[in-house]
Amino acid sequence: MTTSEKPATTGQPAQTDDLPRHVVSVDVVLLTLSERKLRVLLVKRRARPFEGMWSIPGGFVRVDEGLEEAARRMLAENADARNIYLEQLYTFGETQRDPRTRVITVVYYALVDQARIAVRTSADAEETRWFPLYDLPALAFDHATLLEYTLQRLRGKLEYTTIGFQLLPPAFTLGELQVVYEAILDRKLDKRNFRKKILSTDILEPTELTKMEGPHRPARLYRFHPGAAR
Amino acid sequence: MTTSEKPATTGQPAQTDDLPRHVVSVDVVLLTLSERKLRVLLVKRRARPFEGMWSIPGGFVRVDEGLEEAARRMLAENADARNIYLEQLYTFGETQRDPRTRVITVVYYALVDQARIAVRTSADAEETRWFPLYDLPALAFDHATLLEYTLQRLRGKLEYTTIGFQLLPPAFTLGELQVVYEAILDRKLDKRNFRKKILSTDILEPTELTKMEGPHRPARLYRFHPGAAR
DNA sequence: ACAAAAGTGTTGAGAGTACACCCATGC
DNA sequence: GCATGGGTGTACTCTCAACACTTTTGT
Repeated sequence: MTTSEKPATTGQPAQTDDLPRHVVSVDVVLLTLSERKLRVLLVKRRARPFEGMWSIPGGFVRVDEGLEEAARRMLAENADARNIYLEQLYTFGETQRDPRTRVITVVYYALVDQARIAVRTSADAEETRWFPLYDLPALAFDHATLLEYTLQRLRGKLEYTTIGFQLLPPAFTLGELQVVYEAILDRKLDKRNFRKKILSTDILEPTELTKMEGPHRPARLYRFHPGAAR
Repeated sequence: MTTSEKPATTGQPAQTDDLPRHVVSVDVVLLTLSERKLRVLLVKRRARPFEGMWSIPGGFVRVDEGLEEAARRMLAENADARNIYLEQLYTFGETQRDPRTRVITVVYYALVDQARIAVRTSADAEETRWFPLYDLPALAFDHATLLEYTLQRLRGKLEYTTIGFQLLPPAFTLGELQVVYEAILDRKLDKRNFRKKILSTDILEPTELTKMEGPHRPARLYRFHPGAAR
């Protein structure tokens, strides 16, 4: 349930132009995997507050724009890629978070195969770069907390969903999948146990292909099983 | 991380009065347990849209009010109770959800011991009542979906947190705790296995007291262990 | 005495963990 | 031929599920 239509509110009908109104922003934690490390996309702020500091990309939600739609716009402003996995994380709405004015921020996180994405530096950033998630610069606002929370969610979902696959291309080797799990959990896993567990779930099916790269035995490529629960 | 200060947004500084602004509401799913059943507090709408239908209590967030603060205000408007467990669930922000105007709704859920709460019918409700979660009337907006999602979250957290304790008084019997788990999971549990599992976690400590009610052996009262992880 | 919930152990199955060697390839 | 990741099985431990009878009380 990453997305939904849905409710609204009770309360007196009230003329809609009497209602209190808020500035709403969306931030997107974009994660990928390269060189065996989880990495997050950060932008160097050109504007105040926190000018010159690294932060998670985000922006204001437009009047006629859904939240997920806004999140995808943020993604598009900072990178080129289609059909990125995107999930809402949490909404921060304390009154004093932003020195300029009261802002409510809805945070999303996104996962993408590094081969499918090219970053771009948007107009309001001085620079845009991938940083290893376990080796970050100082971050604006409390974006560090936010990344911790993202990681927590990701680790939780890794166990009972197929979310980890979002960091890989459609066909991949079991070794590559293991690297994904190890990067997210930040610990080594036993190769035999990992394979046994993954294969026992029947969510993968072997292809006829193998991947040959480097001086070693070619690895079988697997793909996500077309009819898999979870 | 139910609460937090936190971030805001990137993007050009922009004059803050140029920024797009949104109506934001907060809905609160309030759950309790009585007569061995999970129950949710619903209000019969006096106003349009969905006039006369049952819905989850909610209201508009004020300009200088935090989101959790707003959620507690909604609680206070419909019931009397202090220190209720409250957690953010999800934010719905599609553009066409409310026929009146575009509304972004942040949904919270809350758990309370039935003995600690008295409901009240607020000014904009025709009636306010507890309904068994597994036996609901037709609901306004897509509040039915929302309750399903709440239940999903609750079931998930039940396994690895002590969230279930929020539905009980400070001291309770193992039988009462088992009723909580059975109500949330909607299935019978084995008494011996349940006790073994709960006691093996060391999150409970026995008190010197017992609870005597009804024609049967008195049950020992337990309380939440002062120094417990999770 | 009887009705009602409290309280208490053992067994079997399945899941998770630890652990070491041969295979196929590129250079 | 050697360096590199691919690929495979077994034994032990621990957790989870199934299952029935005695105890203490109120009426």
